[in-house]
Amino acid sequence: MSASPSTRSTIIVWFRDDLRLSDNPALAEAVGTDCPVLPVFIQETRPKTLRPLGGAAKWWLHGSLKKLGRDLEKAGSRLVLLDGDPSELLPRLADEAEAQAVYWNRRYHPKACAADARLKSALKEQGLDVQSFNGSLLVEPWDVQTGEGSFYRVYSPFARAARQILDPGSPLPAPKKINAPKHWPDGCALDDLKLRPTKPDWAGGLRETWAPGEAGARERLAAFLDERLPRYKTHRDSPADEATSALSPHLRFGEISPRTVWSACSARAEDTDDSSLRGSAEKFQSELLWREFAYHLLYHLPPLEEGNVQSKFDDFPWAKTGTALSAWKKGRTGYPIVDAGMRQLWQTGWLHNRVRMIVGSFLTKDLLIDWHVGEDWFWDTLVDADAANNPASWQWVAGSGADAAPYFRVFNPVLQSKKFDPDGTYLRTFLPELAELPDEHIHEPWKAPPDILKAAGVTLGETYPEPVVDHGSARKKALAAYEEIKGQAA
DNA sequence: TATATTTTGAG
DNA sequence: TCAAAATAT
Repeated sequence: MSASPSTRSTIIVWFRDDLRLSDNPALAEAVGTDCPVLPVFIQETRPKTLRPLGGAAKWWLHGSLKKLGRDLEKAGSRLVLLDGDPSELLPRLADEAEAQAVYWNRRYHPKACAADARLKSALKEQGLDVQSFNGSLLVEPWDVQTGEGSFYRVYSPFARAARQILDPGSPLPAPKKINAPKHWPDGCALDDLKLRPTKPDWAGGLRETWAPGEAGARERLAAFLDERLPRYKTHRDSPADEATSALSPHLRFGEISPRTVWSACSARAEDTDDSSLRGSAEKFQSELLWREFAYHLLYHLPPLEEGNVQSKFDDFPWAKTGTALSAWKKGRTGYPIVDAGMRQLWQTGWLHNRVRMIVGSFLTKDLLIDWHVGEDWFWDTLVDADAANNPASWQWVAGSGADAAPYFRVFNPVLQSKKFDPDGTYLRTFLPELAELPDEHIHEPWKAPPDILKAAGVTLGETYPEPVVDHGSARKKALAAYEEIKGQAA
């Protein structure tokens, strides 16, 4: 039996981390019924359910919601914005709109899952059809299991299993026309969500670097495939070479689906005889699987987010935070590769993955500061800060994670700098005060002869800091600290 | 996606 | 003598 659209009642599509029209399963399913569709985004003020967004992520969300609203308008629809608790707002909205159904794409944060499950049963009791979809992952956390029927704690076997069952299929097309409800409910204005920073100049570097929204995500993907993917495998670790996709914030907000990225990448690989391009595509896809692995861990291991996966790290003798921490945040540690990274983070809201590892190792091992402190800073400053990837990566660096680098893997910031930025191009981009130093001295200016420093206009302790710690002795202290917890069970 | 130190062995 | 390999953390 089919009724005409006008007699069918509305389906609410609740947008969360899926701010796109293309390949959006909840939206596609709703549009496919020919019913009126009511798209809604709710700024959730439930700190017990969701961690409040950091400053950079809020800036991004503002831009992304603006674009999503416009894209919906082009399809004859709108984005209704609400501010508050979804468990109160959605039942009320469903009543007012005389909706028959609520659809959404799933999320995987344990607290958010629980809240969504409670909301689902409440809405069902209200007589609504509630359906959830997979819009954010290639492999949902329960899709892969070890031979013993549990979840994976180690990346490689997880990735192997994921590749075996992975069948991304074709991305769903964006709906051209979305039926509007008879009446649009009141929502708030985007500016009422107060997502933009109060000091506008704070976001200058973000505006120059990024184009939030689905169109920006697609452009970034196209540019990646054409210009960066061919050299991805060989250049991905070099922060000056810009060979990485920089899709992370777009994936974080769901402006593009991992299925779209994965299948576009596969198409390039299948379309070529160039074995290095195929190798690059495979390597890049394995990085997408790290994202999947982080969500797998987040779902199955609640301590991922706030505790230590290896609980012996609860007793680790972390140092008190103080001036060294603020030097790290400001990019004034005296180690150029660390400082360049921390300034890239502050200026652009993003940091190259190699440099994330270097600054993370420096904070947790050279400064002996608890990884949670670094994770909080990243949460506030990264445009791609993500409930799964951010803590999983910090626990990996700190050595407290499920499949972590062993604690004794201490990065040497000078060796890393020389190896991955040999001619100092990356350093000079973010540390103009060192730009005139010759290549052989820019990685460790404290060792440069006085006349060379003078010629380059560098005065240590004034124009650029002396190192806040000596790496050699800091490394020994870190290994000694680790000895204190080493004997304990994981 | 580690590094420092020690050992080995060719020359 | 020194680079490569092995080893410890």
